[in-house]
Amino acid sequence: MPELPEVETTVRGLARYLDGEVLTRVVTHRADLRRPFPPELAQVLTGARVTGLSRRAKYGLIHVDRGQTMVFHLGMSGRWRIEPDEIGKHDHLVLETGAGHRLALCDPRRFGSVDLVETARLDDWAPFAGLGPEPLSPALTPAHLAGALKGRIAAIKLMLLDQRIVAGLGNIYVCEALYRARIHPERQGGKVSRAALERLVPAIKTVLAEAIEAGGSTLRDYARPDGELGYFSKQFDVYGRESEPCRSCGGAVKRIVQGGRSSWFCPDCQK
DNA sequence: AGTAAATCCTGTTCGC
DNA sequence: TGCGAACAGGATTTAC
Repeated sequence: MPELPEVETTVRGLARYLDGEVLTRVVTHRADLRRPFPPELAQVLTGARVTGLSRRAKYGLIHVDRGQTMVFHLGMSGRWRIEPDEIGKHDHLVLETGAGHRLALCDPRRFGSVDLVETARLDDWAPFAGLGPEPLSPALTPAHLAGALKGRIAAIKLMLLDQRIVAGLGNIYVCEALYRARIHPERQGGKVSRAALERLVPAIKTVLAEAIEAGGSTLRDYARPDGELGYFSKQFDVYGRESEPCRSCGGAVKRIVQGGRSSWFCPDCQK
């Protein structure tokens, strides 16, 4: 499940193969993922030089020297494969570089997306226009969250998944951050105390930073030996640990469903 | 306006 | 052993 740290790790890994390189071949093996591929994708990218890569929320950005940026989203099963031995049925987009590298965007469930956006207008691009602050930037503060949550009755867990409030958090790291901040996932957004928000903001930043660090260290150069980018092992405190002991109090971690997806938390530590 | 639910996908896991 | 149900879940749309 690629969330912000996995996308960041993927982008850093891709940069080693793409930054400064010319794209010599761009091939799509189907017409769409979640959305249609841009019809002009291959034409615009072929022969272009990559001028840099970056990330916004859970989107990866590949900037080229024609004033265009290829924006990809990994959905929930997307990954880039470096030098794949063979192109499989889920390798929907394949890039080749002047240095002779081949990269494949593989996405079995096809929840991902690929778009082409004018670089100068990225901030105005509809999917980006309404995004909240980057969680690792100074713009994410307790005051920002207090303003966004004020008067809201929706559960804090669901509000943190809202990309308009904070951009880039997904189910895993919301569960982990709420655990660290000792906030119950079902607490109404507007009823989270200022003191709790003061714990939550650093909890979000550290849990993400640690995950990025884990990706960089466990993957070594951000790629697994088999060439897959973006997935790494990380020890979680609560995510996926139903009935297992809380690392703080020893009580059983509980799983509930909110908004149709699982939340894990410690009912004793999180209030 | 805010909230909740449905939708899209397929590979994996689980229960009977 | 085999089959179907449940599950994973981000972003978007629809409904209330």
